Amino acid sequence: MGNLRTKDLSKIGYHNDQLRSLVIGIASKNYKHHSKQQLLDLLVQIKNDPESFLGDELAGKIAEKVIGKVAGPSFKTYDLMDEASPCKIYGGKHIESSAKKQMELATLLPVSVQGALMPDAHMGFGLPIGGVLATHNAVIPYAVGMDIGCRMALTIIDETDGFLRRSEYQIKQALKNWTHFGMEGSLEVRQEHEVLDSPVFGQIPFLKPLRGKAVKQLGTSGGGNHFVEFGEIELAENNSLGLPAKKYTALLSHSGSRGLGAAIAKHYTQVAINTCKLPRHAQQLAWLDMDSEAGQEYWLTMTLAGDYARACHQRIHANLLKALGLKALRVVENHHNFAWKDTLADGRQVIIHRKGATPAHQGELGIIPGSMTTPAYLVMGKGIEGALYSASHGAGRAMSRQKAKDSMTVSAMKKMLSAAGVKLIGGTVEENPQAYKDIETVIEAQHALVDIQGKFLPRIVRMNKE
DNA sequence: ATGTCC
Repeated sequence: MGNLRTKDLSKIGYHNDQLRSLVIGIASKNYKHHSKQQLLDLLVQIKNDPESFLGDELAGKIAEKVIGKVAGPSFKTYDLMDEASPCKIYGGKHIESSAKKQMELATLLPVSVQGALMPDAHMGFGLPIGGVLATHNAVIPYAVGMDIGCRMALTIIDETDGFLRRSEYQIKQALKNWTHFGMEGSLEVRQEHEVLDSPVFGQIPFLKPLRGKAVKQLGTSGGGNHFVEFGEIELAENNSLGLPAKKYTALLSHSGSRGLGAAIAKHYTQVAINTCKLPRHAQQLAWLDMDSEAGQEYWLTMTLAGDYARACHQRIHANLLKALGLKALRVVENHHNFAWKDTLADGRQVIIHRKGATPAHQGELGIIPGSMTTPAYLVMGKGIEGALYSASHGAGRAMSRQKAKDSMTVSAMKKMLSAAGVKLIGGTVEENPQAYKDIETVIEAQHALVDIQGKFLPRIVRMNKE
């Protein structure tokens, strides 16, 4: 027998994890002399007419499971709508047309209620980065993104900006000792957080083997554009934090749900693509019905990934503050890759997906970072429904990673950092400031969506190396 | 973004 993978089984409509484990178990022990194709043919026959296999010793076991757990058709087929649901675009002048096309396609889904495109938008899988989509009773894994719960956290510290100059060496040491980037490895000190005790790890079978990695990766950061940085923040007059308008030292982090969230995203993206059949060019926008078992499971595990991402930031901030003997005055944090249940002004209940977009309900605080040498903004939402209560999640990439590599040298980047007075630990030319759109332009394009409450300037930045 | 193919 050729090696039978869960992927092969998904293709022929075997989506249930328990069912797939059963099939692989039986196949490896009892169908050794079948070719992979013979076996798949048999499995298709069982799927199509399980009743006729109930008398069979081995196939009967699979047939029973098919009848019990996954009765009915294994997928549904849908067409796009003739007319798109409404979609406002902010800062459209600076958005590539491919991202706009992706957004348009999303608003043609039969489950689509309304869309919005943020000024930092660029092309992604399924929904563009910077895309916001409200749906009716459906959740689209690719409209949340691969890094579920990717988020920002800002701690405003009880120190003036003078602390950054006085304690540069200690801050660098603390960043080296208490942050960890990249796929491999972990912090040296084992981290603890209540999220690791979540019953969801026990409820969803495929999460069980992921918990060990989640324990190891707690309090770490990812790669790419993720960072942990100290800088100064100048708060505006009458800011909603209730703090005096002056400069403070602040800690800002950008990170997500690591391997745990990636595995969850991957799993349910596959389930959605296998069970919700759309015209080919829209297939990546496959959804899970919120009333289905898979939809409920995605919601549960997406929430766990979001909580885990939050826990990572909490550990990062707690570790660094403790190492440096600092006290937090305020914390502002927000997911920017996630889905929420929300209500539109006319009372319609919707699922709002934000894939690289900051929640910006009336009075809601959020953080919009620029790049390693440019400001991040502390913003307060104005609750604009046309934007689905959202704002951008950053400046947005102006260049692909490859283009950024080709157009910038290490020494030119060092000069840029030095001119900006920013110290960088790790990092790559792929994340050089010129690879990003101008944050001031992007902020200006969404002045109708958010008010500026503070301006943060990075000073000592740590990012992933290579 | 990511145990970049269970």
